[in-house]
This record gives sequence, structure tokens and C-alpha cells, in this order.
Amino acid sequence: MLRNNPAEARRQKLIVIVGPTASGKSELAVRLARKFNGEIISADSRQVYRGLDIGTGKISGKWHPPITIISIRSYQNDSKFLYKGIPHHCIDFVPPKKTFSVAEYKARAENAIRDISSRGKIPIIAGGTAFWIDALVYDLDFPDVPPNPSLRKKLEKKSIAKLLKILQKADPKRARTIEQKNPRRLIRAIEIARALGKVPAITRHTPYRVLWIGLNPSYETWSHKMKRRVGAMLTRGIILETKMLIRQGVSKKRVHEFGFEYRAVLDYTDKKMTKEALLERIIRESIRYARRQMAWWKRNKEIWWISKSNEAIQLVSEFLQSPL
RNA sequence: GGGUGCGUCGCAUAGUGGCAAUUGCUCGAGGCUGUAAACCUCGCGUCCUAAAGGACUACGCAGGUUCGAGUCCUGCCGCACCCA
Repeated sequence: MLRNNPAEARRQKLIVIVGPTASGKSELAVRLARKFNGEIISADSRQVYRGLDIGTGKISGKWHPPITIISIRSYQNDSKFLYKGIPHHCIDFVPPKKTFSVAEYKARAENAIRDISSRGKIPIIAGGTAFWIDALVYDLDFPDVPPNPSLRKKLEKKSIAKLLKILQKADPKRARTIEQKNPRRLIRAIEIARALGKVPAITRHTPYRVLWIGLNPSYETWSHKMKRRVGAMLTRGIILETKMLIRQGVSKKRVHEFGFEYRAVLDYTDKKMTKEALLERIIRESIRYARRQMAWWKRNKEIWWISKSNEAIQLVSEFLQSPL
């Protein structure tokens, strides 16, 4: 669906940069973009939101105070988000009260790919949200059934066993393959089955020519960097940022969904845990998060793992020179 | 000095005399079709076994009562609190 012209039906090249949080993905992406004439597509489920800057490690947050960012950009246009002179797409454009899903991300990122390559540039996808990257790269074709809040609310009250029964009746095939004890999955499946009669199977293939680069620094290097980053979060004002969100009318429940950093800050402001404890908690959770990320990518055998960003230059230049 | 309470698998917690011992967190492994930093599953004393299962070692320490003790009794050690 990306091809608008059969003569151009060569596979679009894509560079994808993955790696645990605080491994230097953003900086590497920018470096590659500058060297190889690229633009960046962020793949981060939280950096899409405006106002989540410090807690998500959003690049712009490095110099903009949160307030200015919130007012400038419009939701509709993929207005240029520049960092070190490089345009970044799919970042900082959704109001925090709205929710933005994988499927929406995928559509927007596909647009960005088209846009970037139409200008003769190479798209570089960088981010920490593995599922979003896979959805985009492997063209996971999510059924066109938007979330149905009232149905969900009703289903959420039911037991897991009951949910499974409902799904078995609606779509026995999907009921067999689904995670049978995962209420979230069950509810979504029922939602789809209600709308379409059944849950369509999803295929996994990639329309792109992809260079996967995995940034995996040594534990010492990484943990040092990560701790510095978490420390900086506090000094740069994640607590104030959280309060600002609340002040804008974002519910606490919603702030909870913004990840462990914000959850920890809420606990800090509510229960008055010490700042030291807050710092330690975010560090500990960062380690856990990084492990989960790695667990996902470990399975992807296409990834070229590197420990230093220099190694990426070689990989990319070979990739770009290689024929289709 | 007197009194009371408490010491359980990294931390926290449950445990009517029949328990390798509850639950939460951490930790480890795995999973994932529109919340994905989310959500779900499994494991977590040691050893043998493909498995069912078995053997051993365990609830501060030392004894005791009992067919059987984390659970009852005595002493000791440690911690907490109260009265002096």
C-alpha cells in the first residue's frame, strides 16, 4: 500500500534502531540521519504525547520547558519537530488526554515513510516501543475496529472464565489461540468478534528492506548512563512536569498510564516518599524495563547488535549501497 | 532491674500440632492482534527423575513434650515497646 507507482515497486529501505532505554538510540539516529541524509520516525508510545518530555526522555525536553511545547504544536499536522537540524516524525503531537494506539501510530508512520522517501531521504525508525516497531515494519494489519469504551466497561466486570466463554461462542478459533487468561486480550478479541463476526488472522511479512541495528552497550556503560539520566530527570523537573499535567486536567488515572516514572512521581507527591527513594525506584524500574525490552528483541534474529555507535556507520553505508 | 510482644525462603507477610510451609514485592524464564514503560503465564530450599514421584535440609540458637513441632514447654541470644 506504500507503493503509488508500479515502476517504483522496489522495496523501500528502512533503518531501524532498537535498544534498551538510555542506550543512546536517539543520538545514534540523529548521527546517522545527518551522515546519510535521513529523517527520523520516533517509535515511542509515550513520546507521542505533548507534555511528557522529561519523564520520557524526549529529545526536545533537553532545552524546552514543558509549557512552551504544549502550546506550539497542532495535533493535526505532522509539523516539523527538529532536533539538531533533523526532522523527527511521530513525536510530540497528541494531547495527553487523548489516547493514541498502535494502529494509529502505524498509519501515521507509514505516511511519514512515504513523505520522507518522496523527498529522496532515508527513513530511520528509532524507539523503545517494540510492539509499535514490529507493527510498522512487519505490516501487522490490525482489524479496523476502533475501541468501544462502553462495551469494554461492561466486559471488564466479567470474570476471565466468563470472558473466555463469550469469546469461545463468538469465535472459537481465536479462543483457541488467544492468551486465555489475559483479560485485556480477551476483551479486545470479543470487541473485534462483535464487530466483524470473527477475529481475522494477522499475517506477518515486511514490505520493506530493513536494516535492524540493536544498540546494546555493556552493562557498566549502560547503567552509568541510565543512572545519570534518571538523576537528570529529577533535577530537570519531572515532578513539576507531572504537576503540570494534573493542572491541565489530566486525571491521575491517566498519568498512571504514562509509565513507571510518572507513577513513581505520583506516589512521591502522595505518600511523601523521599526523593532518594524516588530516584532508586525509577532506577530499579528502568532496569526491569530494559530487560523486558531486550527479551522482546532477543527473538529477532535480523538485528545487528552493536555496542558502540561507530559500528553503525559501517552497517548503514553497506546497506545503502547494496542493490535491491 | 520488672513486664509485654516479636524473631518464617532477598524484603515484607500468613500459618487451629500433620507443611517444603500463605500472600505481595523483588528476582528468573516465557508470551503478546487497536492500553505495549501496559497486560498475561510459569518458576523461585537443595539433589535425583522425562514425568508421576522420591531423598535430604529448613521457620533466631539449644534442649524438652509428642507417633508427629514453625506451631506447645524451658533456657539462652537478638530486636521493639512499656514500667522503673
